[in-house]
Amino acid sequence: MSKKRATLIDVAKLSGLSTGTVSRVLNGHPSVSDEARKKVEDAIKKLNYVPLSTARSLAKGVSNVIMLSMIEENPILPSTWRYELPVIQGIYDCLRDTPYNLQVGIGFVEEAQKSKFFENLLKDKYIDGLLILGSWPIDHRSLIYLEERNIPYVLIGCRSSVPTRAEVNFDNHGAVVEVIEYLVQLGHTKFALIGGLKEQLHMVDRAKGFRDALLARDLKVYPNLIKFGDYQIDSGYRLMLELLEEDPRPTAIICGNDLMAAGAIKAIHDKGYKIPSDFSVVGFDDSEISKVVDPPLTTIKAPTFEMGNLAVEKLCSMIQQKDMELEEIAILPCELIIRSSTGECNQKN
Amino acid sequence: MSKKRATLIDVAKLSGLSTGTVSRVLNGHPSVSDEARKKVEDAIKKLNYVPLSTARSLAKGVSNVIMLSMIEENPILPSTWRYELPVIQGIYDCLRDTPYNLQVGIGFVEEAQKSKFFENLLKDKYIDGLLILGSWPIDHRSLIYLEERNIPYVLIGCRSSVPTRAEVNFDNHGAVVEVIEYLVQLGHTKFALIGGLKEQLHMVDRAKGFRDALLARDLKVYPNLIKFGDYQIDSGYRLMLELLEEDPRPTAIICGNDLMAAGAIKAIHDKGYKIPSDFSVVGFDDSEISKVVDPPLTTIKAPTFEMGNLAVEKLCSMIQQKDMELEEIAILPCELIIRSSTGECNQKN
DNA sequence: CGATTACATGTTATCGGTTACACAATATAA
DNA sequence: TTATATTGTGTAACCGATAACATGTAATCG
Repeated sequence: MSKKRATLIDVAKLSGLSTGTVSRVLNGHPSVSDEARKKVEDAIKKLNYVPLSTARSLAKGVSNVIMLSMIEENPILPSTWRYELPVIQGIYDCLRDTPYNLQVGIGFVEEAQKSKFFENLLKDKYIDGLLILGSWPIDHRSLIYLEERNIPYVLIGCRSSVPTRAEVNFDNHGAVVEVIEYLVQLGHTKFALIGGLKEQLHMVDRAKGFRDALLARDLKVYPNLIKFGDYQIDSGYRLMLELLEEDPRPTAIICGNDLMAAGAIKAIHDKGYKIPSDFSVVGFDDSEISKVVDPPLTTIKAPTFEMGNLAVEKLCSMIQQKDMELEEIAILPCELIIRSSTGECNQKN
Repeated sequence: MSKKRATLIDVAKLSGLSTGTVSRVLNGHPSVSDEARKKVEDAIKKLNYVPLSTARSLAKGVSNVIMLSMIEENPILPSTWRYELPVIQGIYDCLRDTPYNLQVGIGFVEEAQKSKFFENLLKDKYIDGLLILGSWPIDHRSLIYLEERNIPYVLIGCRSSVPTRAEVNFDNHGAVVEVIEYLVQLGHTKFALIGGLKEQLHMVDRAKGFRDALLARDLKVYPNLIKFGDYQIDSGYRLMLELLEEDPRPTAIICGNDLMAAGAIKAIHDKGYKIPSDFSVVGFDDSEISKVVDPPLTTIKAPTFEMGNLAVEKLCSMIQQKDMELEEIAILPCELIIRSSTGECNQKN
């Protein structure tokens, strides 16, 4: 029943021209007469002809496919992929202007930390380049596989134990430094960190930024005020309760994401304190949550869309000039969004 | 510099066998001696050989690609793609067990409502099947293009003006009926709807469910208590303020998503009322927001992951048996998640 | 033991395009 | 005018696999 699809040969026959000419029309080659072009286009329309991309790929020696590999946490947490989505939109936004198709592969964190990750992921796939989107360390032996096969790739939001060709990330470290700077201006001196998953790369960098910023200001880093949870609201709540019992008691709390900040705020309110008069709280992500909590959350917004854009740009130029040597690492700045959960420090020293 | 990739012929030469035998090994054909198989496998390993999928596709006459086309709202709202993400996870979860690769294409709502949508989206693409994920009507002329080309497709969360081959959706209508049932048990009789975008399909169905449920209970439908916004917190806030001025004043408010519910709650609190003693509020999505607001939100959870799974299953069976006639529409039930934003109606009639 | 089968393997046409090359017709230069 | 580019088109080799078919060898049978 399903009538066979028309081939280029059918078009050639119907138009009375050769396959070469038809192909030239298809590829916008200049040396084709208007007359011939017209005939071919008519035949194409008449036959409903669409070129077969696999045949074209084979002949041209390119796949025109870029693969996006996403690293998923397992079990899936509600917070999974909050930050990844706008990155994808940025990727596709940039890809629209290229001949590349986007193929998606999803792997789990545990796999990504083993050596055969990309070998397995790319089985039976023919791609021109690879975007690697995740928040966890990538096994460098997996990357060797890509190097051997000369597959250009760009890491987004993650890195490996060894330096890689190209990375795009947002500035976790700088973002925390900036927010502490801001809070110091408001008179705060005792800072706490309610982190997310401790090993996750973004968190590692932010914890480092936290320490560095305090040290740079000659402020004390209290180890008992640095705690890690799991990005869920409950752990934010629980850790904040713990912090309220610590000595010294912090006046400014920086959280791993908006959800944990929401938990922290809840804990503070439950204990009868006020925000921001008693405590300043900062989130991360600028998610919708930041507008929902009371008071609205001061938070940090990562340039996710731009990251996606930039990653594609880089990858495309790597594909073009295969022998690109330079290791380029782009770290995009975040934006501090000030709302009402932060304010002057009212606690006298 | 980039050493050429090995081909099947290289493998054949190195192993001292013919291309036919190598191909048989690659495809797990039974009639290959263990000895030959071993030789081939060694050669493959030695050469780092990976078959070229485009060549394979061409020879086999299949693409092994399934395309997921997502419909994006423009301009991009913060709420865009909240519901789509777990669907994708469900899709991929199912796709892991198949030979299909997932390719993604993103279009905008306005495009999807024009006739050449899929023609443009599929330009230069060779796919075995198509998943269409969106919340807006699809132009049926676009679908004709798919029928003509005999491309199996499944609609997820959307539909066209004419019936289609296969659809997967969640039960918007039933979910609202269920929640009204529940609220009626609690003594409520005056219901309001704070809807999202009025033309969006999910919203259309829920608005219908709202009316149907009330009529079925012989309750009055007050047109002035049915309002539509844009899924953002501000519109939830504003519409709730309006509702507080209406006559009659509702006691139970059903919102288009959790974010609008959060806005509504804010408005209620700002006017000095209490939840759930004065008003019951229901959200939709079971997003993280529902746990963040105070009080925690009673809300409706759609079976998104399952939808993705089911859609792939359907599509695969359509691809297998090309001539599948049946128009199957699967409507999966939602789950009512009761938290503290709903309670007994305290207003005497 | 010769005939029949079953199995392992080699050979080659084929999938649907692209493109280097050849060649003719026309345009430009000398 | 003849020589030289320029332009448009056809021909066929080629991209890297698959699979139908042919062939040769060993196992099974009456």
